[in-house]
Amino acid sequence: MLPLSQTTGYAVRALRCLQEPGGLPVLVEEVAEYTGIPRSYLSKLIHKLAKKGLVVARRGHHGGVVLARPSTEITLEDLSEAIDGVAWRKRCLMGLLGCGGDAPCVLHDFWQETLEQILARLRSVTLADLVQNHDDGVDRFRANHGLAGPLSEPPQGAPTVPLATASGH
Amino acid sequence: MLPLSQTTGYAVRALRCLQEPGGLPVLVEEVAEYTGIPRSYLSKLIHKLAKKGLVVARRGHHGGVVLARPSTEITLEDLSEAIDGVAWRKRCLMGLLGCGGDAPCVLHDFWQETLEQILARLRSVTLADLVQNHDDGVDRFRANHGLAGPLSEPPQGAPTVPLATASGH
DNA sequence: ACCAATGATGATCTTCCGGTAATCTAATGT
DNA sequence: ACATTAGATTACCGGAAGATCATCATTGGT
Repeated sequence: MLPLSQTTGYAVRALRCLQEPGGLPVLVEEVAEYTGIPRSYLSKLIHKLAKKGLVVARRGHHGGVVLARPSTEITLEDLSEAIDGVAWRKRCLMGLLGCGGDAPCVLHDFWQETLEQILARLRSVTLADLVQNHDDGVDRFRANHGLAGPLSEPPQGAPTVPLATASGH
Repeated sequence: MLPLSQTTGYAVRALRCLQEPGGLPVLVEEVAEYTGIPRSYLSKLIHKLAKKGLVVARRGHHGGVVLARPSTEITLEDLSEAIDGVAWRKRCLMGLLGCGGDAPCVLHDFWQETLEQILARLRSVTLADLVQNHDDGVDRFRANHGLAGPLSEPPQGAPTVPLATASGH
């Protein structure tokens, strides 16, 4: 019933807790605690985002998760597409059978335009834009982790073991 | 993922097969055949719409279904509301926890506006507007049943047993 | 009265999404 | 090597939406 699934919402909340590429990795565990997203579910979600190249996850000692791209280069559309795919954008609003190029329904054009507006907006909003404007505990989290209000440069007390920004697969 | 559920789409397709109030009742069975909506599922759907006062259904000999209001007075929003309710309109696009009056998310205003546009559109489109503009078999159906292109007056070969336009419960 | 026509209803099934728990596996420090 | 610390993976649970089937209940015709 909404253009973004609950899980995409989770992705937004979760990624807001991460550091810029090259920054210190944050534990899935911590993110789960601060966002209220169930740990195991979050783990899968993170993994999915990692496969799509949006974050880098690393296991073992000093493992954790870091953004794979600067927060200014991760849009809401990226997240939506990574999680919910793209198929839903192509269906007739009312599910009319013959609705298509040759015989569009009365709402066809309206819906195309509306969708375009929505997608344009999702494209124009980046993770960096989402860093403020809410109070769900993440700000506190960011403070505790030395992250400035708006996502900033990686902190000076730099990573002992910086994670690669992109891994082969 | 879309503002209208599949079932609401069904409702649109189904109601396009019905006659104006006072017209001849059409069988659920027939509607199911012509629209491809599963018979039993459609039956329940019709029942739901009947409870909401959008159609009148009658069982037994010469039973069937008829619109309870003129097609010009049944909007898409009526159908959407009857079937999917209204709760989904109130949620934050991204499911952010604190998103509300005091601390709206970056997309809050955009989403409010977009939703308003969508709802306005659903309100402005009536069943009568939906009668043409597609080719899903319903036009053939309407022809077979003496229904003009756009929904028109009830045919002259009038109902032997017209259904009441509104029933107590 | 009875029967046939016709919508209503309840039980059940499938699929998808969100969620949980247990276990596996990779990375690291010692 | 080995223990510890992480994320990854697998199996399963539960609810909602969509769908099916069998059966019930009402109505009109005879």
